[in-house]
Amino acid sequence: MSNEPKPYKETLNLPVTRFEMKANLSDREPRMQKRWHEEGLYGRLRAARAGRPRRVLHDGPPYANGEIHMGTLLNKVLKDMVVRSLSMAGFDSPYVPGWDCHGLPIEHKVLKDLGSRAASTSHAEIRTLCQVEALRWVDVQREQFIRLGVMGDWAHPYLTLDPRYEAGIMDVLAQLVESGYVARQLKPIHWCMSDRTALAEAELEYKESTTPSIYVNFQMKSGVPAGWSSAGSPPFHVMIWTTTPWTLPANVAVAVHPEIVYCGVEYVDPETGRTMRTILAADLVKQVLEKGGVRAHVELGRCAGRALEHATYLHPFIDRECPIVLANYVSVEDGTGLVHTAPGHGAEDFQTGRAYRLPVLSPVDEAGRFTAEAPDWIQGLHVFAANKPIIERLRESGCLYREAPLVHSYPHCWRCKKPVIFRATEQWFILVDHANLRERTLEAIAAVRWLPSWGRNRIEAMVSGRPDWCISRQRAWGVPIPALKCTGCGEQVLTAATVRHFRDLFRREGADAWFTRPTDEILPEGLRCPRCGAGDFAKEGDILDVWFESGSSHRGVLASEFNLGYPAFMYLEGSDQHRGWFQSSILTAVGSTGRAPFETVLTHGFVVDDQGRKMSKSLGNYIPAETATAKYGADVLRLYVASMDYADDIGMSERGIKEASESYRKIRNTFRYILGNLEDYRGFDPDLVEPGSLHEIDRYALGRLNALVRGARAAYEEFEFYRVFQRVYQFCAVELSSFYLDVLKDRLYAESPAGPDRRAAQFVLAKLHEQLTLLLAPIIPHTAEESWDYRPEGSRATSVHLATFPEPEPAWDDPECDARWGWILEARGRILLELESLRKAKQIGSAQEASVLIVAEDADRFEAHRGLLAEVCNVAEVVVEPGVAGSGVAIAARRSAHAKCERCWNHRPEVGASPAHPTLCGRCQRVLGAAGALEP
RNA sequence: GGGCGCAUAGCUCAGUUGGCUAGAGCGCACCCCUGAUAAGGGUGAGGUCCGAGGUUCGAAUCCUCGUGCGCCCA
Repeated sequence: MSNEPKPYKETLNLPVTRFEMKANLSDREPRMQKRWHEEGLYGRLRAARAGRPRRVLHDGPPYANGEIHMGTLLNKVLKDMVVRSLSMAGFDSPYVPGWDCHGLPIEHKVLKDLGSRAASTSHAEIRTLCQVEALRWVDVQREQFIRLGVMGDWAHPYLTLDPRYEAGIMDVLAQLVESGYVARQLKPIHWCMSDRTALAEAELEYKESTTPSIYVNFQMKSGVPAGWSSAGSPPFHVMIWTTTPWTLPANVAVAVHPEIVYCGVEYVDPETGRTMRTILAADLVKQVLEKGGVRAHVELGRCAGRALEHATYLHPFIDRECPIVLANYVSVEDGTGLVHTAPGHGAEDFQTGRAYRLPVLSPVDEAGRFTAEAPDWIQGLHVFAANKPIIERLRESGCLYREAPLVHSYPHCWRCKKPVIFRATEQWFILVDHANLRERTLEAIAAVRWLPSWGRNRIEAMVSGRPDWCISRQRAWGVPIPALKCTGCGEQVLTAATVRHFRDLFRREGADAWFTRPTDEILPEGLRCPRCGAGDFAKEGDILDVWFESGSSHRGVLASEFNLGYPAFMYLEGSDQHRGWFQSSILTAVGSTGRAPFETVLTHGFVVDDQGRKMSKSLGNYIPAETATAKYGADVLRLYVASMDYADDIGMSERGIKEASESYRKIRNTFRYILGNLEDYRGFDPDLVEPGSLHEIDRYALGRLNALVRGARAAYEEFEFYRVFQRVYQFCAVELSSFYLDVLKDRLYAESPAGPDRRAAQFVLAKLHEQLTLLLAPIIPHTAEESWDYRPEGSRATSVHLATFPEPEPAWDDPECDARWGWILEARGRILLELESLRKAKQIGSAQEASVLIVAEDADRFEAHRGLLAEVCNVAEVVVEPGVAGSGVAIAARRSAHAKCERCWNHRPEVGASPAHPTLCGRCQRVLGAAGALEP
């Protein structure tokens, strides 16, 4: 035997694994995704879950326009975590992603690209360009979603431009028509008189423009508040203000605010010299009278606007008695506090008109000229040219109080740059109150589970208050409303039968057929006008509101083509969709099937920055999703998303992502360490580990794992991923890294490689590895799969994503053990404090150099577990002495007097006792002796 | 302006039906280890529970009114 120091390090079982510390996700994840694709993982999961209870999350289609952003990422990742966790809970949970492909933004983009050629391009050509544009973005977004690790049937998504989907829309429309929900009504829309076309809000450009601004007195007919006037006094008026005198022929009401205080005043008109009595908002009396040059006035009374409801006045130049109505949008910002109301020429006016069942007048043709419905003295005049004669007429009749030009923001056509008007046109509506659709929808809402629960209040309020749904749009890029106009009598023909006829046509040829095929080729055979009996028709040009399209997905996707089942288990979108998709879906579903298309609706908040402000490029707090994914990796972003309670808005920032990266590294390192100690456990039969060989701390760890599994599964059931994250992460950091794994080092490194003590530890490590990997698989699927590849048991061919969540092992529950650990951990905490002060005093470095003395009145308890206490504190030894009664527990620590074992670094009394191996402790001599390593 | 929400350490979250000195992890600071090493361990400092009233013996928690932020309307 030589005197050379023994290379004892070589005899330790130090961790070894190829599971790398460096994640390098930007490289590793795409390779993993490629592998999943090649292995057909999604299809294999479908096969594996075939026959299991089905829970379908139905994808709300994102708009196929532009790159995905953090909001899209949040939404898709949450959906993926839901779907994956359902699958791992044993459900058959297919995921068919979809895209919303029609609509104005794409059409707008195409028209802009066409520039001046747009006007000479046919609808059919525009539609082709739109389709190319939409499909291009579908491809881009699909790649980005796949890059995020979202699992689904990416080869067969649903597209709203798919003929089968279009047929589904028509099917829903046919049923709604059949039940009488669909009707034609007048509605004011933005109209360009130069291009003779309807414009959407997005097609307006607001520019400064000069218009007339007039104050007009309408003479009251009835309803002047009691006591304001007496016999023989001049008649009362109501004074309104408008910048569009040309809309006065369509005036049918004056709106006041129910809460605003109004004032009856008498003044002398400086121009006519007449004594006038009129009503104004009290707050505006001074201002308005000053503008008109009135020096003095007398107040005749005051009342709230509410008191004026149902009073009437006479139209200034048409034989018409009109009511005063209430509206909450009336303000005292400007004007008089009384608002001229023409439902045919304004959006708010239209709403008010609906509430009071006022007629919608719009005596203006496509070119902006007054029609025969207008007074004869303005017929044929362009509306703007009619301002002057109207003002003159008012002046002559003494109704005009004041006139002045006004410069203000006014909408103009984005194409021809000319000012636009509101003009009432016939549109298609879903009548929300027909056949109690509103009430039945509210009943259906009550039967749905809304998460969070306030979602129900939100959508209930919206459905309760919503007006009829205008489903027609005067655009090119969408699914046509297959209405036929009788060329004989002008009747619009849209029946369940004709819609179903076109449904079948669209299914065969796509909705393009409506635009490309001559009318007579696609007409239903033998169609006659139900009104005049003629057989000659023209196709109408309106398309459906895209909300109707996406809102019909329950038919085209759930109930038919994709065989997913109706209704869906869950819809999951941002909380803006209470007004959008959730509502359009439930309205069309209740109208056509009588029930909600979803059982549960889960909503998430919006992505904001770390100060709670909305994320926008202009604020400079915008984080591009694609860049972030490339830089940090999908699993890091997914972990980030999972760490936050999505019910509220979620704040994202570069710093936040970095913190998520730290969390990710901790988890990854925990896996790496565990795997490093399992390398030689691979292929070992865990059944060979006798339960009795498990140490006390092993049983404790298994109990903690059980608790984790229960907690995490419960959190998954509630879709509370942040609770999963909190539990799993803190388990890794606290229970494992800083405690169990740290304590285990001595046994793992220094005991015999295949001895029962080390095997017992490895048994626990393997369980920890397996169950942690499973619990994290829905959140960080790439890393979980990578980890799964290294698991000691089983075949590598099986993906973790085909597996199910672990079940708690009842055998691992041990209340007695838990109770014991309560005081052991408490004592450990106190011992660690003592060690820290020793360390501060430069007495020790590592805990292994310390010896602990416990003086306790109930010394037996500590004496019985002093070995365990030494183990969990990683100290040289724990000595227990009985204390006097009432002294409690006193703990002291000092530097151990024992020598350090050169192999395991523990300080033990027997080190040096063996002349043959003076630097080894007894345990290490035993271990090395058994291995034959101590033979000369 | 209206409806629906949210607000607890720097960050992410706990905190039963009101009841110990408001907790955890991360981060941070300091220390230790160098056999998880671009790792690991320990200790510690951080809070006007958004604000102001109110109810109560007692309020992060219940009520009222505000402030800020978000979504949806107007």
